[in-house]
Amino acid sequence: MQNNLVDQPEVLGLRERKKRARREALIDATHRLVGEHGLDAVTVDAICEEAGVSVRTFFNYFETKDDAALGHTPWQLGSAAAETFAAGGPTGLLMADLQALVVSFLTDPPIGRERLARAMELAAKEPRLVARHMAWFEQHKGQLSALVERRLGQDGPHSPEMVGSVLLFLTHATFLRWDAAGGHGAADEHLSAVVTELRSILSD
Amino acid sequence: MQNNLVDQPEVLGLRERKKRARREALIDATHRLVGEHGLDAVTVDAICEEAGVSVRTFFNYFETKDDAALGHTPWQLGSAAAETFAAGGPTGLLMADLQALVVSFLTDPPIGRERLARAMELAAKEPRLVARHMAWFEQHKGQLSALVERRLGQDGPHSPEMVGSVLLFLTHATFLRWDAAGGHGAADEHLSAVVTELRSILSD
DNA sequence: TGCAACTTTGCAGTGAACGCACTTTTGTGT
DNA sequence: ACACAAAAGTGCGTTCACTGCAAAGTTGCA
Repeated sequence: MQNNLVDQPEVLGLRERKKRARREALIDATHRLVGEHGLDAVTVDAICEEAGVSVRTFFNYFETKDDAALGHTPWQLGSAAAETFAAGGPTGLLMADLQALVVSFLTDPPIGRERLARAMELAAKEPRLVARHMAWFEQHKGQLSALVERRLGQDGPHSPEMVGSVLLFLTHATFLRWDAAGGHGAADEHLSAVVTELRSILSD
Repeated sequence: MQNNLVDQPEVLGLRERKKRARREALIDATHRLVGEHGLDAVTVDAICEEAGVSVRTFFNYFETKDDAALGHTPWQLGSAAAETFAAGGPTGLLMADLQALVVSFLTDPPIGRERLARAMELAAKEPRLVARHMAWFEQHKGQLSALVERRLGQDGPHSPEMVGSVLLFLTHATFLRWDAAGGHGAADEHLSAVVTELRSILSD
């Protein structure tokens, strides 16, 4: 149940390895400096100096400074879990399968748990980052809707956009709950709690 | 059921009227130019020239250029509907009262329906605006959580953050549905449809 | 080894956004 | 009608995020 891109070779070429190393170096440099001085007091120049890279290169990797702090990586929906979902699995029940998908997102994030945790730590202190993160979510809603549409068809009982939004909502809410618990506990337990509470609110 | 600030006098002073006129002039100028040339091709300078105002003044009104396009206005939760909600009304049933609150938000938006519609029209073509709009929502989640907490207390069965998130979700989803329908139909009907579909998805 | 594809980098430029000090406008009390 | 305080508008200078372009360096492959 891994969340990687499709067709990923077992061993990466030098080029690809260097790219990843640089991206991580930039993220780590950003985390170090921002953690110490705050987001606004750190310039892109400073980050690049810390990471030993030119400014121009920085912007080859990240669209914005904030993206580096969040570790936002160009993302394509393409995990095995997504394919399973589109094909109608794993259980065949929509809600259960949505939950499986959410768990797969959270269990295997694109930048690793530690970096993710550090990014969220910063985001808690820098509201702008939360906003940017929501924006990033929003940009990928189209992909989620498309995925849902592959599963349900256009003639399904639910609108793909709505289901996509729910998917996003559950992911975000679960993540917040997990983070509020200090990063402890399994993703699927937090998700279950979220779903239960959501149902309860809606039926009050 | 109006969505105004508390303590708003019946007749506004010259100062306040001018301020509103300027803000609206800036929004309208932004809409005109952006509608014609696109968001990135329009500079703040150009907007200010169109509106007959200095650039520095522009930034006294809006934090960013994008905010002007969206008509984002400094916002304080303070409508009569919000007070009613906090006090446990109007029906006493949580979900019904949440819906009443959403309807009050959508029925009486801070910048008027036409401008709101134009802003959304632009946002449909400029993804960045959608992102910024989400960010704006996010910034006000704290206020919503606080409102919910006033109603439920900390010892209630639901976490205020969760209920606040639901409130936001419903508002946003209803708005999208309303917009997709070309701005036709009553807010509460769209909201009901959204709630119904949400319940249906969750119980699948 | 050499060529093609990809990456990095420097440079110069654009334009958003802010701090500050100064002028103009508005509200108010006399 | 006038003066004075508070608020709003404005010009200037600065910082810095971000971009396009073309040159130089790296890597993959035959």
